[in-house]
Amino acid sequence: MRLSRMFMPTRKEDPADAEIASHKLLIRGGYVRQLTRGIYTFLPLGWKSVKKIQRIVREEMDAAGAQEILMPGVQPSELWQESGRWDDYGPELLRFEDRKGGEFCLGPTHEEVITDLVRGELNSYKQLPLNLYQIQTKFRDEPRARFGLLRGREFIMKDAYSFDLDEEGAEASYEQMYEAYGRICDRLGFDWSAVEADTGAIGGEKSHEFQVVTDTGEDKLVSCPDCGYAANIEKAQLPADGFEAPEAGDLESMETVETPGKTTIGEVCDFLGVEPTDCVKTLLYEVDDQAVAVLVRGDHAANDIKVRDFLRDQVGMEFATLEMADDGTVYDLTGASVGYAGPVGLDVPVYADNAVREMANFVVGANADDTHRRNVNWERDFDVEGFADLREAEAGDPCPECGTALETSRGIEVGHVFYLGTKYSDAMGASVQTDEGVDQSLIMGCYGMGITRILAAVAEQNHDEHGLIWPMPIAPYHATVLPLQMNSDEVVETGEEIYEELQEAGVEVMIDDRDEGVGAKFKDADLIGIPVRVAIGTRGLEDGNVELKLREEDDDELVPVDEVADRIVEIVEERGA
RNA sequence: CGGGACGUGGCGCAGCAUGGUAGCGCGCUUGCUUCGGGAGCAAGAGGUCCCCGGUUCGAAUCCGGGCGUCCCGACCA
Repeated sequence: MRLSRMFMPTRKEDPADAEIASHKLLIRGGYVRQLTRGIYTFLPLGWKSVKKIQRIVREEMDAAGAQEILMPGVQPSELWQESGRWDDYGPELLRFEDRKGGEFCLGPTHEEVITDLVRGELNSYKQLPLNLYQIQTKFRDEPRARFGLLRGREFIMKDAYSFDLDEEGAEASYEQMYEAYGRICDRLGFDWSAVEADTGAIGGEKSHEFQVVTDTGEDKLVSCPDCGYAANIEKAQLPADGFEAPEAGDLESMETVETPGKTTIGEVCDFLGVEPTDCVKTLLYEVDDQAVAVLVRGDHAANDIKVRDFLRDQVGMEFATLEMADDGTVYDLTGASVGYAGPVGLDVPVYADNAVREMANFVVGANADDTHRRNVNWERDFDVEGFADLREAEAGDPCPECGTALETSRGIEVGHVFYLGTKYSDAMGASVQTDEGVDQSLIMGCYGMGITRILAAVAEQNHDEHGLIWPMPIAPYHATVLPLQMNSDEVVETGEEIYEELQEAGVEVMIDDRDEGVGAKFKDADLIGIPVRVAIGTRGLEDGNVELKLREEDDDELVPVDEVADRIVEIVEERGA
């Protein structure tokens, strides 16, 4: 490709809207442009890389026995009514009507469509197992799109769906996808980790996320350096046993203290001269139209997902939404502003994290403005309906598998595999006959991978202060040829020769034949991050040399003109283009 | 949805407090020069100052109401 003809609008300055490196560089490098919030156009360079990501994903999916199809982006509400998600999915599902008043949505995921498809076409166990996938544009009306391609509203996703007759088969399908995802992450050059995860709106029985490890990731992860346990912090369990209730004799008498304007744990601790570990936070949740209180130690954070699961599975509550109570509700419940809630005398069910079980003589809010209580003790001063693991894991907590201190990191979720079970097949009546002639619901798995998010994740993990540094397999071009002085016939001709030679050798190559200064050419080459660069200048040509440089390395190398193409072919092959 | 910021040529910004008919850098066009890390000189083109309404002789600037984008949080995969 000739840069003189290429649509590659690079920018010298960072865009005002971008915050993180991948977003800034993909815009500056002319890879993408934003159309509106969370919706992007892919320019030639960006689209080339996206297609390369797709190719890798296709190869691994095909190799794992999955078959590619393409489902519609627009889906009728009837299917979503059947699965129950028309009501459950919430405002993230973009709904609209057609001219006849029929209700539709833009597909955020395709469980309903695929289940509808297979229930009509699969009749016999002999047709199983089956795994179908597609690479498709999804739309989720995210409440907060951000970070460029990392959290868009419209994005390209690969989603696969497996159908099996029994659990062993479904486990095997899950395992195959899990392995394939690992291979994809390896080929993309990621530093990655597969972690246990919550299943969220997709539902199902178990799931793993494939996380690209980077400080700018949105997800918090915990991992065990010893046994390899790794989980999203939303999911990370903590040991449930070993919490000793305090001795009755150690309890001191409760007192009320003035704490004017002290609404946070930090402020209360400074004011009263106590530690956060001596305090208990009282968190009020609205569960549909009921309220519950959750207690956690002052230095701990509640894990809303654990709270949700606990209330559903252990307490047996049924509800659609669980959220933190707003300021007004807190006032109605406690008679005080936010910051002074406490369990003593509170007229809502109180649940507590396990860590609270072994606390004694702690500090809580007094349900009155500017007031706290000290030397409060559970059971004596208020009732706890139940203790459970309700808090977020943090660094240093014991690994649930082996007890070693956990470490924390951050990640970008690029893939998620779910063992769905029969959630959708039961709801939508997708079954086959077994060899005994009885109907059996299909056991499903679904497997998502964010293609366009991967582009951003690779950029996030591979850049420096000058620009992007693509791994060879997804670089839009393998090599770029820079004739440095366009007024030198020898430079231009040598550049053209090398360019042609590389093209003939099958290298995807660009030539910067623009009438630009040498500085502009180098800067753009660094910015767009092409792995191999060959610079042709009058200086090197005096000795018959050109300069070969890898984007990921600091130094260049003088190479004789007639050897450089072979060298580049070699480099490109080595790096798995 | 709660909190905050911003909206001015293609891009990045100044101007707004104290109203007087829009400016800078980059980019773009033309010419000449230049040619090893975003070249120099000269001459140009390009703007509904987000939108609607109000105040005023006069609004980018003041007031009211919208819309949009970004950030933090909530939410979500």
